[in-house]
Amino acid sequence: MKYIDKLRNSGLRPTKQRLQICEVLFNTEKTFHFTINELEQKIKDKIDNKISLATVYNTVHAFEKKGYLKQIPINSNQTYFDTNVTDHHHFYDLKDQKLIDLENSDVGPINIKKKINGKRIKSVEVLVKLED
Amino acid sequence: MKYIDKLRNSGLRPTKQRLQICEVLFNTEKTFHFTINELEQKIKDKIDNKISLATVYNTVHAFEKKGYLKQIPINSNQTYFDTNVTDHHHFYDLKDQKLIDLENSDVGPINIKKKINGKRIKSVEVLVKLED
DNA sequence: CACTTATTTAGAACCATTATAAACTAGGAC
DNA sequence: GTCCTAGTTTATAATGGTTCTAAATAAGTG
Ligand SMILES: [Mn+2]
Ligand SMILES: [Mn+2]
Ligand SMILES: [Zn+2]
Ligand SMILES: [Zn+2]
Repeated sequence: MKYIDKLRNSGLRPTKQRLQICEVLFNTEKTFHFTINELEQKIKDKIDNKISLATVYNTVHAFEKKGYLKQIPINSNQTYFDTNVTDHHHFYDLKDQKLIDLENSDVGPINIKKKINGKRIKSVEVLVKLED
Repeated sequence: MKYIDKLRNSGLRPTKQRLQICEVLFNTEKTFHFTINELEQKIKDKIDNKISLATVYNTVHAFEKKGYLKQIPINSNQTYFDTNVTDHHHFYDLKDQKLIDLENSDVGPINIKKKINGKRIKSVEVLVKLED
């Protein structure tokens, strides 16, 4: 299977649950954004056995730590994750509470002129809030 | 008092609690970032009477709705607010979990080329994550 | 196989935030 | 001033996403 090596190479044992979550997360045409609840629902729809909520949380955090997922900073009571781990930006539709990808070419280069002593820039993320 | 009119003009009754919270939030040289817990502590330090936690939440949300505060999107278990309601961006120091203002001149103009049908851009916020 | 360590799991705990509903208060009418 | 009403405060409970716990299970290794 195509995810076994990916997991092994990251030091994660390729368990049945992790491989199934990989299928849901990564075996798609397009990348997508999700909350844990939405992911849980997707898992229920796609697989027959049950995966406990704790495992879903554990797996998402493990994948995030390995760089296979990233968190998107947003004001919501739920944490949003992204299967698109490339550097990119987001629209956030305030009414629908939906995220939409912005390519870097949609935003243009961002040049941070200020420097903080002893700190390095890890990421630069733009959030564009949308209203009707 | 200088905050009575501000509150009245917003349709908020100038209660003792709200005026005291105004003093803590707005009667300062510099603007600042805070969580509800940090604000609660500041209130305790500055005033003698007690203000209930529910009132702190109510007031912060009322002030946010009136545009006297804004929320900062960030991945944290606590919500961060800003007394600087002008358009500006942020550094986020991942180690210290502290926000630092970036002026617009520190970032340069951001031109969002993509359009979403029927939606208007409400805000454009840049979050620059810092590591050591 | 035996053994060790990682993982899964159900359920409890945590904790920031929101809801409740009763007491209180500001402001307007008179 | 009193009376009235809508707005506000308050202690406390409820909510709900997330994390923790500790026991059961599974993976990897020899
Ligand atoms: Mn979530
Ligand atoms: Mn908070
Ligand atoms: Zn994205
Ligand atoms: Zn700020």
